[in-house]
This record gives sequence, structure tokens and C-alpha cells, in this order.
Amino acid sequence: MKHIVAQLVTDALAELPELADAAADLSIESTVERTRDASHGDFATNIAMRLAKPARKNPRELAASIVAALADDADVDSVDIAGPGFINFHLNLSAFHAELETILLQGENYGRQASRDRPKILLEFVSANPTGPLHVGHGRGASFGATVGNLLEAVGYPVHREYYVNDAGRQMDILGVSVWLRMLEKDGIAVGFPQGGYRGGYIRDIAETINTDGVTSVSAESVLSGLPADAPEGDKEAYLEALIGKARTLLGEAGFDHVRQQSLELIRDDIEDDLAEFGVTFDTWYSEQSLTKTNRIDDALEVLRKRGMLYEKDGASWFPATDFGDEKDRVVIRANGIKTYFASDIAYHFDKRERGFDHLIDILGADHHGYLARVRAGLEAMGYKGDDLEVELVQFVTLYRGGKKMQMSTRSGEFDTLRQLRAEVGNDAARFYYVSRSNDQHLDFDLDVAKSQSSDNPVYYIQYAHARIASVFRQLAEKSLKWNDTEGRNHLALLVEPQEKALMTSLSRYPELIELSANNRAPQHLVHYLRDLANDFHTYYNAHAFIVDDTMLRDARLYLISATRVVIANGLGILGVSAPEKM
RNA sequence: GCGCCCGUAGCUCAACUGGAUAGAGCAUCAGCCUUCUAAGCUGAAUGUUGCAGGUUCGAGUCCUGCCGGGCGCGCCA
Repeated sequence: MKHIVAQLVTDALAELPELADAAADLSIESTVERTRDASHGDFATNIAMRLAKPARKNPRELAASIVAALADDADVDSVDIAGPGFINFHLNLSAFHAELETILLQGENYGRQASRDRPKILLEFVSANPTGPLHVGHGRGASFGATVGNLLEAVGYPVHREYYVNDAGRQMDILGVSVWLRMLEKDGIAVGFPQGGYRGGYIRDIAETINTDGVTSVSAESVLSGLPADAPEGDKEAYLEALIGKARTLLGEAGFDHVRQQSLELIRDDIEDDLAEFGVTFDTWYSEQSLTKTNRIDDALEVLRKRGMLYEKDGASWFPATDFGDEKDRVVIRANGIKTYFASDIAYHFDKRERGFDHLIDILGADHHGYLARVRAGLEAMGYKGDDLEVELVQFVTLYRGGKKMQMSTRSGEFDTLRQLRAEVGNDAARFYYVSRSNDQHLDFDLDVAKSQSSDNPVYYIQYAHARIASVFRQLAEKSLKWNDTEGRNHLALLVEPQEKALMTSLSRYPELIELSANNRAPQHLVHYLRDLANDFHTYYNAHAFIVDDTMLRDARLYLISATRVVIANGLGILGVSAPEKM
């Protein structure tokens, strides 16, 4: 709907060649906005004030000349100039009626834009280490990423969702040894469980279910002999390293690998199931191991080397990240010959671009913010633009129950997994609350509110509006009445109540909200919009009956609430929240 | 110490990339069900936007410096 006004202003400006220079680098669409106050009309543009300086003219005079150049339009009732130079547009109700018709014609596609070819977006999110179940912090990344993906698709971008599985490196050895020790424990061989191992109960579960074919049985003596002390008496890392060495020698590389890979697969499958139940799915699960297997890391390092972007120092290979604005140079191959995590990270992002994705979005936990500069440096060093990589940081989540902050460490608190959270508050509430705040703000997640089935709870408030509309149509059927949508469309002019105008206005904003939310990667705008829309509906519901004797009025009102149902369902769909017919 | 994120009503949060009188919900108080779901609605009250400067027609929003909180600064992943 906004484009009606933007087009008028654009055409008017074309009539004023003397302003062409001043308006050259101004997006007219961006100057048009909804008014905050109904007395200012429906839309306003601040273009006269924006052009005042470059055109060296008084904003009100400029506004007057723009208004004079505006063509007459059936959708516009009146235009006036207000304040320092705002141009206010009062639209004809017919424009809103046409929008309602569009909503019902387009249905679930309302608010979606035609698909475009580019940029092709690779959206990487969650990417939690496959060393244990997802915790509540990952849930936020999952909800945010999934919703941003939906938003970007809604505005037409091709989006590829990817989960990067960190299934290589030392953490896999630690996982394998943790499981092995629990297996030994089950067989009555007690080895001091390492401080640095994974201690969660799920490790025991894996030890129970793992396929032991090909895993050598060992004696207690062979494991315990020659082990150094664990912390606090000894060194935690040395103890862990010694145990990993034991696993390697006693089980053999193949045997240890068997335990490691099975553990990995069980955890990865569990994560995938968890996310699928949460409505979060991926197009690819990209394995870090595969980077090594396909030599992608060596390929990337070779590209750097050819470009003179590697140097040797202290026996290690370094990448001169400072040349690209990072704080310090980074090691890619350690003196012991092992490649660093940064090497695989750089190769991974290189690979993303090589696979043909134009724009890379990484959704990361806030504790990863240090990586942006170096990975971006890596891309630039390999000849890509640093801007190709966009990082959205998701801040931490704090759970509250009974007004108190909950401890969420694996050891002290029992409550820390995403699965537990979903079981307690439900998927809808979880998906909703996770995106209700800007991603760069800390999130206080109040379990009591999320669970409450009352007006305190915005999820239910919005869903209830949807269910109420469905209920109205059930009532209609019970009274053996039928809604004639054509008649409804023809008599929309009968909708003259203030609540009806307010609802129509809110509905017409939906496409703008989707675009805003997508462009800013800001689902919380959509959340707040839906809350306001539901409020407009509930207010209307309480003020006026829809199923009235006057057939024409009834059909028109049902037309309006049908459109409301469509918009609420579409908005909730983007958030990954269900739109129930009945509550 | 350096870097990133943040600071708005008693609480939880908005404010459409610089616009008009900074808005919602919760909590508090007063009302509304013989009528489509009261999981709802109506009304009342709440501010030195952390502090101090600066930029301009105009600043919660941009810049600088403080104060306060969170996170990060490995040849770990």
C-alpha cells in the first residue's frame, strides 16, 4: 500500500527537474512512512525536509511545490503540509478495501514478494558442537535463524539453511574417551573420570546403546597403569591426553574411531530430531570432517599461499590478518603440523562462496564475536569482498522461574536443555519468546509467563485472536448462515466504525512489516506487530457483533475478519508458531 | 588494558536505519459476560531515554568522553 504514495511522490518529483540533483541519491520509498497519529493522515513523507539542505530551500516551500506537482489519484482523499514540512496523505477507504481484497485473493502468499534470483543466501545457524544435546542458548539461535530464513524467503531471496557440524579435532577425541570410560564403568572398571571430559548423563546413555562390535575389551590394569593425576592434584589436560592415548593404543585407531563416530552420530541425530520437533530444519548438515577428507582446507591454504598471504614464523604458518584490520595475525598450521580451527573455518567460508552463494549470513553466539574480523579477513585475502559475510550475534538467554534467575550449568542445574524447555513451555511459546527481543539484547526468558494461559502471555493472545475468528465462522454454520464473500466485498463501504478503520489500517501494514523485519533481520518487529493486530481485533470483537441480521453488513464484517485471520496465520507461520482453529 | 554488544516507566520490552506530543504489556486502581470463547474489552497513572558535551531545521537514534552491565581477547574448538 505504501507504494501508492511512494509512486505519487516519485511522479511529482519527476515534474520538478530543479530538484533532480538534490534527490539523486535519495530513496523515495524510504521517506514515506506510516503516521504515528491518525490526525496526520495515513502516510507521511519527510522528503521536503530531506531535500531542503541540498536544494538550499525552505522545507515548507519545497513541500508546497511538491504537493502542487502531485497528480490526482482516486486512492488519495487529501494531502496537506504540516509541522516543519511533512506532507501528509489521507487515503480513501477504497484503497483499504482493495487491500482487503488482495489479502483474501493472495491468502497464504499475502505479504510475500516474487522470488528473485540473487543474491543467493547461505544462512548458517545453530552449528552447536556435536558433543552433547542442545541447551537453551542454542534454542535462541535456532528460532532466530529459522525465522530470519523464513523472512528472507518471504521477501524473495533464495535461502539455503546450513548447520556446520564441528565433528573434527580434539573435542571428538574427548567425546570418544568420555563414552569409552562410561562403557568401562558399566563393565566394572572404574577409572577416575577426567575433569575435562563430558560429564552429562547423555554420555552414559550413549555408552549403554552403543554397538560394541569391534571394540576390544580391556583389563582395568591396562587402563590404569601409568596414568598421571587429574586436577586439582595434577594437570587436567595431561590426564585427559593420557586417557586419549590409552584409548588409541588399547582399542586401536579403528576401535577408537568406531566409538567416536558412533557417539557423534547418536548426538548429531539427537540434535537433528530435537530441532525438527522444534520446527527447525536444514538443507545441509555440513561436516567439518568432510573438509579434511576432500582437501578443502589444503585448497584454501593453497589459495592463500599463492596470493602471498601466508608466512612462516616459529615453525608455524601464519595468516597476516592484521593486513585486513584484525587485531593480530593468526596461526593456521601449528608448529606440530596440525591445522588450527581457524584454518578449517576459513576453508569452510571459502567453500561457501565457491559453492556459489553470494551472501553469507552466520548466526553465532555472542561469545563468537571475535571471529568476524578474522574470517572476513580470510575471505578478503582470498579475493572475496568482506561484506559478503554478515554475522548476526545472538546474545545470551537467562531463564527465570518464580522471579528468580535459574542456574543453567550442566552440573548444578537440572534444567538446561532445549528439549526440557520445549517440554515445559511448548514449542509455540519457545519459538515466540526467543525472537521477541532483538538478537543483540540479552533475553530474560520467564518460564512462568511463557507457560501461563492468560492475557499475560502474548503468544496465546495472538493465537486466541485467530481461534476466535475460526469460532465465529463455526457459529455462523451452526446458525445455518453462509458468508457471501462477493457480497462482502461489494459492501465494504458499510464498515465505518473506528475499530474497523483501525483494523484495516493494521492489516495493510503487514507487507511493510515483513520487509522491515527481513531487511533488518529483526523478527521482533513482526512479533510486536502481531500483538498490536490481535489487540485491534479483540477490541473490534468486543465492540461489535459480526453475525448481525443485516446481511450486507454481516458479509462485509466477515470479509474483514477473514482477512485478519489470513494475516495472523501468515505472520505466525513466519515465526514458526501454530495458528489454532480452536483453543 | 584493548575490542564487540547493551543501558528507555517500578518490572519486561517497543519506537519503522534522524522526524511531529517517546509507546505497549505486566503490576496497581475503577468498570464490562441472559448476546459470535472473559485465554477478551474499556478507562485511570507512570519518563531529566545512565551522565556530560557535540553535529543540524530536528537526537532515544549519529560522533566524542565518562559511569554501569554482559561477552571476547590461545600455535583451544
